[in-house]
Amino acid sequence: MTKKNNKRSDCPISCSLDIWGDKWSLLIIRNLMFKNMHTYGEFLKTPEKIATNILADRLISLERAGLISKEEHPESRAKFFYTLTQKGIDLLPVMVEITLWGNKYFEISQEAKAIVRHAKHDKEGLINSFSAQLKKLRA
Amino acid sequence: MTKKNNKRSDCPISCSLDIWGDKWSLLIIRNLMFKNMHTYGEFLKTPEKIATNILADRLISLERAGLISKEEHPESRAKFFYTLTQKGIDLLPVMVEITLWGNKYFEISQEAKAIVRHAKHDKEGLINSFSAQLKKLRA
DNA sequence: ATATATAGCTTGCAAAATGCAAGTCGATTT
DNA sequence: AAATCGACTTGCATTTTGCAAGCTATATAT
Repeated sequence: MTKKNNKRSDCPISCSLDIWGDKWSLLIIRNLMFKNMHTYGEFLKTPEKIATNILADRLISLERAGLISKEEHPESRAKFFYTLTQKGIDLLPVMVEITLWGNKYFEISQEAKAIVRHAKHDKEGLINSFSAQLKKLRA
Repeated sequence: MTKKNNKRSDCPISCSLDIWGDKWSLLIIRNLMFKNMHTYGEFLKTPEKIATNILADRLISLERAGLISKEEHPESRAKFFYTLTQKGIDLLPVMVEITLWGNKYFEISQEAKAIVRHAKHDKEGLINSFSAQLKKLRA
């Protein structure tokens, strides 16, 4: 299992990276935040192809860090339903800025460009609207 | 050496993480951005205690990715002077939002709290002022 | 009721990244 | 000329990642 949280310093950036500073954690957050994905199987099908053991590991670590929550699935007892906690939802501004930076320096998908357009036109509105949507999903 | 950039997908967040999605890259950016550090030796003295080989590796990878630039040191030929490129400076909004999120969920240093206060009061002003400062340093 | 499939993991093992200590090598400083 | 400084490089142990296969509890099809 990925190392427990020994904070490296009292810098907010360092503390943040201690939790989600790896190649996968923010992609899981992205799936929950922008792609309306909520299950292990959906996370697996993502084009980045996360390995099953890494996904299981990150889900536990994100839950322990309080960014996501694992609930019963409303439609089946065979699966679970993951959602963002408020702490996770609060990463919206970070995720939007990363998206804008990525848009500036990479060729990105049409789907992502839609979010970029919205963000450029009305960043606060975008954040408020996603924030409201995500809160509705919480148990 | 850390693996070359094979983009995992055309998602802006995934592409961004392919470049700086690890525990150290953004701390180097932070040192250049907010702490007025510009040399290998200064980066090493940071409280997070990066290992020498990892630091050397990340400096090369950040330079290859076009986020930082390695120049002659104005005062000595024994050392080098690292600065942020425009692409690196453009991470300012991301870094500020991470700082704000970190401030909300961790106990952080007084130094960081000063930036938080500035950001809460006038985010755009903060970004413009740091951006201008950092551009001045460029060769 | 029995077989097949789906969903969410777990395990074993190889490969890669990280971390630590020591060593190198070209400036500077003494 | 000797010692020091700054920026790495190297060797090696530990940790993390990635891949493939397997396992278990629903759920669906026959």
